[in-house]
Amino acid sequence: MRTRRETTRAATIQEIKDTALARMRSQGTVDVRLSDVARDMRMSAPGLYRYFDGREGLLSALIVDALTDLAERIEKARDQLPVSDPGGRFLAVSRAYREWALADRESFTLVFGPALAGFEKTHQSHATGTVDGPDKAAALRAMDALRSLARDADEAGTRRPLPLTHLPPDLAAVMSDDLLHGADPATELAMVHCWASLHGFITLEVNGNLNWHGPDVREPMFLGLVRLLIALMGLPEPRDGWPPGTPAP
Amino acid sequence: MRTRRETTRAATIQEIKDTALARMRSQGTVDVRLSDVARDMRMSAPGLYRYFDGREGLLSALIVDALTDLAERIEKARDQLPVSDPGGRFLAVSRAYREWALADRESFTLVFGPALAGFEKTHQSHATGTVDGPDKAAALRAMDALRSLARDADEAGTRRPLPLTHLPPDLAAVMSDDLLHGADPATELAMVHCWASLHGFITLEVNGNLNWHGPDVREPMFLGLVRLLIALMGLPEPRDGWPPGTPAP
DNA sequence: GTAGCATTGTCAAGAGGCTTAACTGATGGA
DNA sequence: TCCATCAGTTAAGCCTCTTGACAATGCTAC
Repeated sequence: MRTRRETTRAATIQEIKDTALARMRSQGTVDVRLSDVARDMRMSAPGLYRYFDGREGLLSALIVDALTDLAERIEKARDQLPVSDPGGRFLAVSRAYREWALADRESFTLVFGPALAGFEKTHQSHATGTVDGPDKAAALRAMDALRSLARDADEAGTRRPLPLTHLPPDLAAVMSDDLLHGADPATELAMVHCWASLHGFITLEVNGNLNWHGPDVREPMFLGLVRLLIALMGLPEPRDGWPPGTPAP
Repeated sequence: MRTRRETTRAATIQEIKDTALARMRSQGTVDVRLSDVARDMRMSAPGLYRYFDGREGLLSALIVDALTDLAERIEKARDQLPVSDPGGRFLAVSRAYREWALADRESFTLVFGPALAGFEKTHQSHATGTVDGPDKAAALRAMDALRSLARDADEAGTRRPLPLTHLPPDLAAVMSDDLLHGADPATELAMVHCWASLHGFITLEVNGNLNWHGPDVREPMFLGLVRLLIALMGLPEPRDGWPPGTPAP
């Protein structure tokens, strides 16, 4: 049971975060001024120090929130389809990632953008024990999600041999085993391709660099990209058919 | 003939830019303080205003420089191979892009990163007449480069039909003709894929998100990605063979 | 050679941001 | 009811960007 004080405190913390995000959204920049957040809340700037360790603390909290939200959405999207439909899962994860990024561009920039002024975007990574940034944590998580999809499909025997004619013959020799997490080099390469393509498309779109095509064009373009990546990974097509929602013939 | 004053002025301007870039490099952030640049040059901060219109003016100049440098490198790399070798040209352009980004990460971030605080990254675009940022100019330029490669190959008849089974059937209807620049929808889609994949890989690499593989692994990975994209575009393989430098069998 | 102008740079100062310290009023548990 | 804790304020220090006034230097034209 939370005391009344804890409740109001949590509410204030949330209000500060929301105000900061709203300000980022309105000014189109992720570099928000603490004093502006305070002003928007009709509060004095030093008051915020009761809740966050200054500007850096606030930004850090926003990044953690964003990362948690992203992970939750992706896992939720994935788990709505059975393990036996890895293609559908891949599609669902890809769309969840894109939709999160487009709906919350500021959070996307916070997590994946370059380091901000006066804010060292590094943390003690729980997983690896090394000093890492949240963007690296997110990248690791994304790769792990892809790896698990491939592994599930392999175990079920639904993954066709990869049509990778472009694998450098000496790649296996140069990749150290402990970084493959059990995947073979060709699969690992394919997964890096997937991650780079998805992330690249979404980054360009979030930054407005694909704006010469309207949203109703970028949507099928993205789906086309995903379909290609599914083929590249050797996953079966989504059960739902293609385009998504249309039952397969 | 430049007067002595013009010469020293140009030298000072260059020194300021170099100092700013060096500071970005050393502090790992693109958000440089004007006063720090001045301090590094043993100069007072207001003195910089004789050369640039404040912080924003300096950053703007750095972005323009970066954009010019990138375009020059890419064109130079492309023109070292004949038009009749579009695959080789694609590879050369891709490598030039990556090498520029890795060698000058700060400039890459300046051009493609999110908008900086207090710096509205928009300009009157010379080409389109609309208000655009330098990142969009760079994106447009990159797409144009890809388009020209495809067109050259088409004219020479060396481009094989695309293996695009993933083209949404209604995509053509939804794409307005004036945005295709003469390309068919399938080709346009393939080019967006290429651009997204290349840019995504390089963005992840520049931001250190692929660091679990060493540089000697990322290099062949990148080449593998390029090779796949060449196939996707339907371009012939580079004349030099594969891996690059190895004569084709 | 020198007078005069343009250029370069410094110092002083204002505005505004982040942050700490000291202080006041309110809350809520004992 | 008492009082420790919390929430929030003002004041102040330090830093930044930026402008304006002023000094020094260099160039140029007579």
